[in-house]
Amino acid sequence: MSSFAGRMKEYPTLSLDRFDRENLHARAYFLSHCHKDHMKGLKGPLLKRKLQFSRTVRLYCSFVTKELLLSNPKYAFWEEYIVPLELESPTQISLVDEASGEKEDVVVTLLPAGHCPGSVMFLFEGSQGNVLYTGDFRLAVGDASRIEHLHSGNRVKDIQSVYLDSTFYDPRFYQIPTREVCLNGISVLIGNWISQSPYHVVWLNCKAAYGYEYLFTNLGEEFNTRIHVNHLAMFKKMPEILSYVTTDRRMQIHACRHPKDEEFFQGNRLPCGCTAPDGTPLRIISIKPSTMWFGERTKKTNVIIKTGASSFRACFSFHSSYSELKDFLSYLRPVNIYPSVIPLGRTLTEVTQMLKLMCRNQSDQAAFIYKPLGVLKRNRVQRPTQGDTKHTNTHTDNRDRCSPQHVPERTAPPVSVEESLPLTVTDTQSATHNYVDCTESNGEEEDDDDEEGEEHDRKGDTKPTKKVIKEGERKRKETSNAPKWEDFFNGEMLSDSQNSQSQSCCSNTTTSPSRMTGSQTPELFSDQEEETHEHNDNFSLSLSASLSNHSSQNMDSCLPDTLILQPEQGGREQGDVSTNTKTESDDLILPSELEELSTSQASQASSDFDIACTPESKVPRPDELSQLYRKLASGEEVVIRKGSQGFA
DNA sequence: GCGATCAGGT
DNA sequence: CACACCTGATCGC
Repeated sequence: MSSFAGRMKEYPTLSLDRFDRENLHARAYFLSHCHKDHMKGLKGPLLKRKLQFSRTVRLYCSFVTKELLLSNPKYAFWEEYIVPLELESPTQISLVDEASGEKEDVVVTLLPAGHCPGSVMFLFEGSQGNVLYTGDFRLAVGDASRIEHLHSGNRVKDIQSVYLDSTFYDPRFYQIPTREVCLNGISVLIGNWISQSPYHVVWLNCKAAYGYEYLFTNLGEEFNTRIHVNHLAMFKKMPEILSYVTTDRRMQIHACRHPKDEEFFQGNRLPCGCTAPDGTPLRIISIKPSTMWFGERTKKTNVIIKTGASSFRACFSFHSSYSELKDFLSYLRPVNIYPSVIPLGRTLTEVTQMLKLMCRNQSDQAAFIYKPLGVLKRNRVQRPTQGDTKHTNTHTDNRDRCSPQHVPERTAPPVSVEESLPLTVTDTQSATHNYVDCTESNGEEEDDDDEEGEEHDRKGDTKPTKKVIKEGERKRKETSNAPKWEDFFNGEMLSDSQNSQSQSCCSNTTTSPSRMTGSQTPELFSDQEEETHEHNDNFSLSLSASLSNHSSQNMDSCLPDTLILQPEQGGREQGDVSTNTKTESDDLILPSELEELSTSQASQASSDFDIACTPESKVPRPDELSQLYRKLASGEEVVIRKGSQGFA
C-alpha cells in the first residue's frame, strides 16, 4: 500500500496520489489510478472548498481514470476540475501560485503503467530535471526500452529521480509469473471445468478493486462468453470491457460479489446463487486471484494451486516483481530512487539502501553484485524466445534486457519503430488545449520547440522524441480521442516479451513437491493440500500453463509455469464431480520429471541458478549416459564427482 | 454528526 | 505468501 506522502522533492508544488495535509496547498494534482490508497483526501471537504475558490488548480489523470473516478458519486464534484490527458502526449502545465502569481512550467507525460484500467506513470520534465513517478505499476522485463517518452532520440533520458512502486522490491519476490502465463493457467483451469456441462461454473473471487478487467476480457474472448459482475456503469464508455461483462447471472464465469457476509460465500458458494434458473444445482469451483512469487532459486512457478475441495488460488499480480523492478531501474539508472511502498517486514532504511544500488552513481557496484546471475541465466537458454499466448508478440531481444551489463551507459538501444508507442499530433494538441483552458495563456501548440536544445538528454527535449514517434504511430492500432481503457491495455501490450526473460531460469517441468530434488525451496511449493491428497484422477491434470506453442517439453523451453491441479475430492459439496477430465495426465509427468532430475543433477543440486559447469564439462547426452551406465554395470572404473548420485 | 484513524477481516 | 477494500470501534471537533 502506498505510503507516498504526495510530493516530490523536485517539484514540491504539485501533489500526486495524496490530497490531504500539506497537499492541500498544491498548485496541481495528479492521480495515477483509481485505487483508494492513492486517493487519500480526494473527497475531503477542505479540498473541495479549495477548488471552489481556485481558478487554476486542476486534477490531471488519464481519461479512463477520470471516468472511473466520476462513476463514484462521492467524487462527482471533481468533474469540472479534472483535466484528462492522453497517454504519451507531453503536455505543458503551468504551476501557478495564486497568491503571488509566481509561475513554473512543467511538461508532464502519461505513460501506461499496466496496473489497472487507466493507471499511468507520470513523467515530469522541467527546470528541476526529469522525474518519473510510477504510481503503481506492472511492467515486464524489457518494457522500459519500449516506452518512447523515456527516450530522447536513441538515448535514455536523464532521469533525476524515480518515485517507485516498490511493493515487491525485495529479493523474496524475485519472480512473479507474467500476466500471460497466469492468464493461461487460469484459462486452462476454467476451460477444463466449464466444458463439462452448462452447470459447471466458475467463481472468480476478486477483490472489490479495479485491475481484474483484463482477466475478464481475455476469458470472455477465449470462451466466447461474458463474465457476470455486479456493476457495469463505470465501464459505460469502455466498450472493450463492457462487451465482456454482464449483470446477467446465467453465465458460467462469475466475478460477482455479495454485498455482505463475504465469509459466508466463500469456497464454492456463488454470491448470486447456487442453482441454475431451471433449479439444477450448479457445480462451482472458486478461483481466488492472488499474488504468488518465487525466489530466484526456484524453477517452478505454479500459477494455480488447489486450496480446497473445489477452490483454487491463481497467480495474479498488480505489481512488478523484484526482477522486473531491477530491470526497469537498471535500464533507467536514475540518480535517485524513492520507494513509495515499504514491503512487508522491511524498513524504509533497508529499502532505501537496496535501491541505492540501482542508482546511477552506484552503477558499478550494482553491476558487480547482480551481473553473475544475469549472465549465467541467460547463457543457458539458446533457443529463440517462444512467443506465447495470443497477446504476445515475439521479441527475441528481450533476454538481453535481463542483465544489467546490457544497459548501455546512457545510450539506449534504439527503440524500433514498430515497438514505439503512439502519439498523434492531434492528441498533443487536444492535450495542450486542456492546458490552455485551465490556465489562461498561450494557446500555441508547440511548447517544446524553443526549448534549449543543448545539454543533450537533459530536461524537456521532447522534440526529437516526437519525431521518432510520428514514424511509429502508423503501426499502432488506431488511437482515437475517445476515452479508452487502452491506457491500461497499452501497458498490457508492452509486456509482450513474457515467458522469456523473467523466467529464463526455468525448465518446464511438472513435479509434485515431494519429487523435487533437495535444491528446491520447499516452502514455496507447499501447495496446501497437495501432499495429503491422493490422486484420484477425477479432475487431475498436470500440464504446462502455456500449452499453445510448446509442442515438446524440452529442457530449455523456458516455460516455468506449471499448472498443478489436484484431483477433485469427494465432491460431496458439489454433489459430485462426475467426470473424468483427466487431460494430459500422468504420462506427461514422467519425462519432465526425468528432465528435472537430470537438470538438478547437473547443477549439483545446490540451487536453481544456472551455475556454470566446470569449463571442460558438459551435460551428458543420452547416448553418453547409456555408455556410462554400461561401464558402471560392468564394474569399469568411472570417475564420479563428489555429490553425484547416479541417475535414478 | 462527521471525519480521521486504527484494528481486524477477507 | 499480500493486495485493496470494507466494517466497526474509538477519538476529536
